[in-house]
Amino acid sequence: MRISEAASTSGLSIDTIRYYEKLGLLPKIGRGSAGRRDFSAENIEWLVLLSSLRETGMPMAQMRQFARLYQQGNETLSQRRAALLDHAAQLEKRRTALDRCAELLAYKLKRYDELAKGCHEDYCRRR
Amino acid sequence: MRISEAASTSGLSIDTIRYYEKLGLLPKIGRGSAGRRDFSAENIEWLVLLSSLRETGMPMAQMRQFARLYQQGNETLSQRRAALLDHAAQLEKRRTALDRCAELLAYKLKRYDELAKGCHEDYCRRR
DNA sequence: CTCTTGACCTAGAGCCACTCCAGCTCGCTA
DNA sequence: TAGCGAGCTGGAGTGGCTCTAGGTCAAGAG
Repeated sequence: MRISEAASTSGLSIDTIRYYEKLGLLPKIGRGSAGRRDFSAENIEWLVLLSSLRETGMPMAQMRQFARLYQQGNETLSQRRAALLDHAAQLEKRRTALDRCAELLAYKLKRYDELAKGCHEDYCRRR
Repeated sequence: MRISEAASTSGLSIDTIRYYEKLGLLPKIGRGSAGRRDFSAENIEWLVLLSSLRETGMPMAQMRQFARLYQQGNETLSQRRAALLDHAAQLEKRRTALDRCAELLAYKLKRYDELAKGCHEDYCRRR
């Protein structure tokens, strides 16, 4: 798979994929004709995972740690499992923050509506 | 209210509050003895709102726009209302991303467990 | 009444995670 | 065989903080 396909499938940008490769977050990527990257199905799956970890706020340092474990093979399954469980817990926290914000927005919107109504009444009263 | 209290109440760091002030995201903040910032209840409420907008991913440019509207007073209520509604829609998208990631994690965890079990069986079979 | 402590101040440098750019090489098709 | 588009590299630029250096000031301890 070409890098452009890898990007559109994973949701990462082409630049970000190259950046991640430079940082060592990706395993060795094969090269095809003219030195172009050629992503395997496993590569893509890994990009998808990285992408959604990053999108949901996993810090880079943790991603690097996780990538190191991945590159060490099946020995590290239980540690990777633990890392994913840990991140799942973070997701819960983020969801809570989202909910709190949604609540705050709902409150503000209600208040705006009341204010607007108030202004309208003032306006009517003035006439 | 002192800046440290403003920070702990809003969830922003002291540095971030000063940074936001420099950018013009805050209205004029009063100064007390020795030139120290003194935040009013309204200031705090505004910080709390900014904080949760930022925490849930509103980009800086939009925050600046929103702050400008806020500083123009009640004329701009309906525009601010629209901005908040818009952000509420963004929250929904983020929630979806979170959910998809949680799903992916659940799938990966299951697969890890199966792999681990497989290894265990291999191990038993080998003995 | 001086000394120390600690919260706050400003200006500016540093950092992280991208993102963009210049200038290049290929492989294709007209 | 000339032009186009996708990809390559190294390096500069950006957004949003975060940290540091080098100060001021107020209040409590001695």
